[in-house]
Amino acid sequence: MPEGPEVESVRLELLQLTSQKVKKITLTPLSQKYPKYLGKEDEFSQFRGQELRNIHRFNKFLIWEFEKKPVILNHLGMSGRWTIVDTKEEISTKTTHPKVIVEMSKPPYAIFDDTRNFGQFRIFSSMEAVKLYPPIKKLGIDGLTKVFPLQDFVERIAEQRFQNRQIGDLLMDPRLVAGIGNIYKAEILFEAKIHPERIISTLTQEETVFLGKSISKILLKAFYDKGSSFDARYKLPSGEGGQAQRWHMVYQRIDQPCGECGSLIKKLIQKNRSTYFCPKCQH
DNA sequence: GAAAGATCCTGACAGC
DNA sequence: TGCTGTCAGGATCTTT
Repeated sequence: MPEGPEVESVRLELLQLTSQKVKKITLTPLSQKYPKYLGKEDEFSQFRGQELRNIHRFNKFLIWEFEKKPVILNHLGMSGRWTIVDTKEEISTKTTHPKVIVEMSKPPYAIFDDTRNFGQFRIFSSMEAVKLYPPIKKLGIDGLTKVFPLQDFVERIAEQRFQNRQIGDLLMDPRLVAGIGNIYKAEILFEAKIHPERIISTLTQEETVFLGKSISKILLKAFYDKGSSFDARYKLPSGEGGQAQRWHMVYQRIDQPCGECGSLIKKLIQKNRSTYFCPKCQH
């Protein structure tokens, strides 16, 4: 499942496409019935001949920037995956639900494969327009920043609007910290030794600071391991998988012994999402 | 405006 | 073997 570290790892591999000109961007017939794939053939034709300048990441969104104004917003959803192939023939053998085909002036091709159709691929008039898009405009701190702004985090989490939230729920809210999904939420709370149902207003200053440090530590560690691959669903464009799942302490480890105290890992449902935790280590 | 809950969607897996 | 039900989860929409 692509969270911040996975999306950033994908972005770095896709950067190999930059400095090339676009030959063609095609939304396949498979994408047509899903409203988050917006744009007709003639709209994507405006990118022909344009150089791909950069690919940015805001939270889990990828923004493709070209030499002229329109940009493309892309979200991997829960099963979206970019695959780099050298020949058109490989599209059918290496993908199962291809939604978008990006052809550059020379191979390789980049194919966006989205099994569960939660992904997004649409045109925005400009980078400024993307920054005004509410899910991006309202983003909080980027959790993958190399020097995590701890003081900013402490001030933000103290805002009145967050005080009655449960920490397991709030960590998934990108208005506080962007880039955290369900997997790393559980790992961050284990690292910080905080129970997922703790109410924000009950956190001590010391716990809040340690939580901020834990967010940064877990997200960067996951990024350096290129994310978590539990199965074939998350892979990098090169086909390589991530390695972060090797050090998970609680996620999907229900009824297995805690690596620190030996107690059995428990699961609870919070806002319709599974949360894993150690009942002894986390308070 | 904020919070909570529902919805989208398909593949994997468990249970019968 | 084959069918049915459950689960997974990020963003977004609807309801409260």
